[in-house]
Amino acid sequence: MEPSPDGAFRALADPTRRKLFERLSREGGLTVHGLTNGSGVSQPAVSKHLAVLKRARLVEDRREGRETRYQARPEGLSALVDWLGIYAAFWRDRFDRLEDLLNRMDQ
Amino acid sequence: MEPSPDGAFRALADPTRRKLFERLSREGGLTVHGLTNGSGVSQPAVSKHLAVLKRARLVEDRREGRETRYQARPEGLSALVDWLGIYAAFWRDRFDRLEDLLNRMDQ
DNA sequence: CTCATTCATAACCACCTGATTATCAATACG
DNA sequence: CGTATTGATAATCAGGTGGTTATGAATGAG
Repeated sequence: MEPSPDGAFRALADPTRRKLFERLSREGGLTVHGLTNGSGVSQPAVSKHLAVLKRARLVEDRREGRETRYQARPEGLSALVDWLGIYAAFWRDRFDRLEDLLNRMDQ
Repeated sequence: MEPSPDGAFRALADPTRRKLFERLSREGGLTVHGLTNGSGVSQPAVSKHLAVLKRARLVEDRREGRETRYQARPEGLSALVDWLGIYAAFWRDRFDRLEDLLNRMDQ
């Protein structure tokens, strides 16, 4: 039984939240303080966004002393991927082109 | 220049809206009246949701006499697909499994 | 012509959301 | 110890969002 994509859609609908997730995906584990820098919003706002992402299982956190380090959980996107798979069979071509690109980047 | 996935994410974050898009994807062109039946909300609500989906270029409409027929534009999902492609390289496996499934269904 | 149907829009409203500042517990540091 | 840093939470607020009913224009049917 696949989970509904609702949580992921909702969590990623907000641009600030999407940016946080993108940063965590690109830069790996970051603290709340680190994420706040350059986020354009206050630290409490970042904490709340992270809580939403965590509920949607798109990030996970672990305490390190007085810091909390967050990292992306790309598996959290799976409900989205499944949903898109059903409603966007057309994107096979697009995926193939991306696959090519990634392969070329690997070299 | 890839368009931002923002419009699509926002449009699809609402479950009623997502349901409308799903019905249009599965059942093809439907009128507002037809979509209202079984939607659980009033006709004006449906009209407004359709306007949002239209702005996000996820559906298109054409007048037919006094009716307006809507149909899904799966290409409107491309920004979403691109975004997922960047942040979910992991889902290659999942995609392959889906691909298999679709192939089997074709037969 | 008259009446019914379709659908978009306006006006309104309750609730949600994203932001802020203030605060506090926990931890690190001197 | 005392002080600074980190991050979650509470309180608050403005604005957005999703719903409703009322309405009217356009079209179709008799």
